[in-house]
Amino acid sequence: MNNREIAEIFHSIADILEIKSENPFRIRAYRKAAQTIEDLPQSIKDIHTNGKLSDIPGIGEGIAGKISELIQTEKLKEYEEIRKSVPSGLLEMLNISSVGPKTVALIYKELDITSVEGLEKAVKDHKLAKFPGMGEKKEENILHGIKILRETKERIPIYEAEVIAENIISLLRKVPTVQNISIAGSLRRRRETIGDIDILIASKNSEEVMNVFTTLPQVEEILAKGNTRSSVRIDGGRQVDIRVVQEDSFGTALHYFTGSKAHNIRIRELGIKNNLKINEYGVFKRGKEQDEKIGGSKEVDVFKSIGMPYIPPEMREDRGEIEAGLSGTLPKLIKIDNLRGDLHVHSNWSDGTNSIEEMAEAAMERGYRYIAICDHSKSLKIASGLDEKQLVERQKEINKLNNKYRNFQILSGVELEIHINGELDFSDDVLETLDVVVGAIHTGFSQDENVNTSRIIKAMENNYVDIIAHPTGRLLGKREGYKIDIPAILKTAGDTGTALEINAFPERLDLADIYLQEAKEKGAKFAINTDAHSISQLDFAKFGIGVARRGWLEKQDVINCLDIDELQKSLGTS
DNA sequence: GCCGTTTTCGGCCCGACTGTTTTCAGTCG
Repeated sequence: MNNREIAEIFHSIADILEIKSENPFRIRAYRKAAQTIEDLPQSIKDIHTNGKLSDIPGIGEGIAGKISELIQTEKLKEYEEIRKSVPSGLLEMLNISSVGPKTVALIYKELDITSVEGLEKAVKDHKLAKFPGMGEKKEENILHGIKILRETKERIPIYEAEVIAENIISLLRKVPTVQNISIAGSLRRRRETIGDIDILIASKNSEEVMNVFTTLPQVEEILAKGNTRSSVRIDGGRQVDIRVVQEDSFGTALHYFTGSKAHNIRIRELGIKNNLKINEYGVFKRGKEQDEKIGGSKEVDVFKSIGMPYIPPEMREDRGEIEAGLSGTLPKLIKIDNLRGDLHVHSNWSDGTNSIEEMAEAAMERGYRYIAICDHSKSLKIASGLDEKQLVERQKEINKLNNKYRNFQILSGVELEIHINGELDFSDDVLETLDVVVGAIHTGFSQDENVNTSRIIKAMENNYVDIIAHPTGRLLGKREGYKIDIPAILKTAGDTGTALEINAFPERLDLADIYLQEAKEKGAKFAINTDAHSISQLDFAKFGIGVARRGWLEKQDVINCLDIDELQKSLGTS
């Protein structure tokens, strides 16, 4: 049983307990544990083997025991039992907007309904309205919620969300009373996929902002409209929430609206311990008569009030950032401006759409000092991989261009196929002629874990392989990564000095944020590469930076923050 | 169910919007 499966069971337990109206804090404990397990870089099995389960924050004696039982018996007796009392269809109903645990409990108890389909039928037959708290409108909302549930894709890639958000922001910015506006929520935290899009606005006239927002051309439906908060569904089905506050609350509201929920709870708890109340309107010193506002316009007010420095949004997941803040050990996160070049792009020599010259000039426009052209190697025929002869020809073109440029260098590279047996597509003699070698797997995904792990490790042990591209091979929302022993790969990266790529292509974002700290501890270095197949895709670098920041990386962890001389020294090609 | 620089027991973030009510419960973020 792997991390995700165990996390899912705890999520289900939380859902069941909610329907049963159990202690909300007990429910919160299960959800927290589930989330923590989901985010763990190590296999929970290994942690269990080492007897360290209770060392994980949020996992105490009780849940640790349940994890042990799950690992040892693949089952959890307690779960099997409460599951019987609550049919699984009820859990699915919780996903219907406007249907929560109370409603589910009511329709199960009173109408013996156990599925979304059953609920739909009952609502259509108006069997619900007779119960207290229910009515015509509620029935309508449930039917609508069921329709939306069936239509909506779960989460969207970050770049899609960003386009939507920027578009809406540009329209809202035109409202004269808007003084400040910012993306918030998981998009601001740069999570790899986004559910709802959150936008915060400072304005003296919230009514005007709400009216403009709810009548934007892309709005399909108004879900809620109030003085400070409104929600809409836009075409494509996505939900967008905005909050409007006064400018002197913008900072604390931005902190609140950025989340994560777990981070906010921790921060507010610390506030209580310091005799403060922290909400979206400000930081308040608790007084006998009334509370005194001591901050609110700047986000840093929140952190300062509880004695810590500013924590960047990407770190706010309650994964240790609070402790690091209190102890003064927060990292100085990498920034996009730290990048000096891109070490994995394609040209029209293989499957890219632009010439080497065009890629180089686009890189210069973005302030880079170098770019590595890493066309595919010969066995990847579907992507027009280059053979040895073509490499020599391409080198001539690169030399010619390099003679032309000042303060910029094109590095000659390859995205090199790693065969199933770990052999490489080119011999060492050929690899020696290249500046950058990026090893990659594009075939044989279905091999078992040992095969995939050892093929990658073998490639890393080759002296000429500098970087491992998209190390786990996942495609977000489409394909899980290939089966590999990730801790072993991370360790080999540290041992051999082969950098791990953070592939910034929005569908990949691979290596994922949760592995970066662990890899860093093992001595690994990283390369943030776009894998661009056209000049516009060079802009994907920002998504790679988001991943790196979520993984607490600093600029010295990333080899393409080095100046060209240092980089070449580290690649062994100077 | 978790947790402890006041606690091993008694806390556990805080507020907005909707619908059904006539003061509030449920849902959501």
